[in-house]
Amino acid sequence: MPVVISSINDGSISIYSSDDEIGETPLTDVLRTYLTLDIDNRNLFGEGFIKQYPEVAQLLKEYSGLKLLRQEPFETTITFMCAQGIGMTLIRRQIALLCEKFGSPCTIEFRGQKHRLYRFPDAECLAEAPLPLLQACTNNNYRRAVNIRRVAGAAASGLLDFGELGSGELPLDRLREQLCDFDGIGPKIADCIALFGLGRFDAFPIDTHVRQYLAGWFGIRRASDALTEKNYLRLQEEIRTILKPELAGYAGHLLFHCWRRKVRHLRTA
DNA sequence: CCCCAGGCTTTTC
DNA sequence: GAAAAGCATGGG
Repeated sequence: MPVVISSINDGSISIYSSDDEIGETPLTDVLRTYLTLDIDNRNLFGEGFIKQYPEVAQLLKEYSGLKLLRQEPFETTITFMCAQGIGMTLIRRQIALLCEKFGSPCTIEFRGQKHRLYRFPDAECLAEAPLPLLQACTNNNYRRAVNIRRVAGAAASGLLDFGELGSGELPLDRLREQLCDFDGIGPKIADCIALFGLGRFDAFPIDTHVRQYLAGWFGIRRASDALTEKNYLRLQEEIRTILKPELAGYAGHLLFHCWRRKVRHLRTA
């Protein structure tokens, strides 16, 4: 999949075309893929869902245009490795620092003003990153820096092959197993990589917010229990009886944002 | 000083 | 095997 885009900040997205990267693929096709325009948002929730949870469906109307992106797998992997037991503000700070310290710079002009931006670093660069500098980008978390460097090395050497993982031929559980082989990647982050980076819209990551709406909206009792591996899998089973299994993760993304903003009143999207 | 944040790893049963 | 405890770091 050709990826020529990026730079997502606070809900806005900047798009740059680069002919040598696009090749013969028309830009419209690239955007269609990246923005998942092939997914019809009107088809995410079935009639049964709307009938059974009318109040949730009402809240969701505001989010009917929210798209989940097919993001670049390596970038997705590293960014979600930065997102464990930590708030959104700090997650964004880490990503910004990683880009500034290790990404290649580029300057764009927008409405007469020049902006200095940094691309997300490639695997080779992060694999060779000096540990103290990398740690400074990962919220001073030494372990996270080590884990990220190791994953970057695997991606650079081909030991971790996103082309293979993203081919769509691996069953979801096998895919998760391979990702979880790396320190710093557990079930939740593996599901996030599958969902956001590998286009596996059936993957349904369960984090603290998802647990809250599983309990609050759908009355799932087990969502309040400890999130052991068994319970995690059981909750995934359960949500697949409520959401369309093949689109559970995509639909969950809308539920996630809707819960955070409409119920929790959190400012950060 | 408490609890929380888009969990994971190690220890213990 | 699976559940409980430990872990790391900054913000509110």
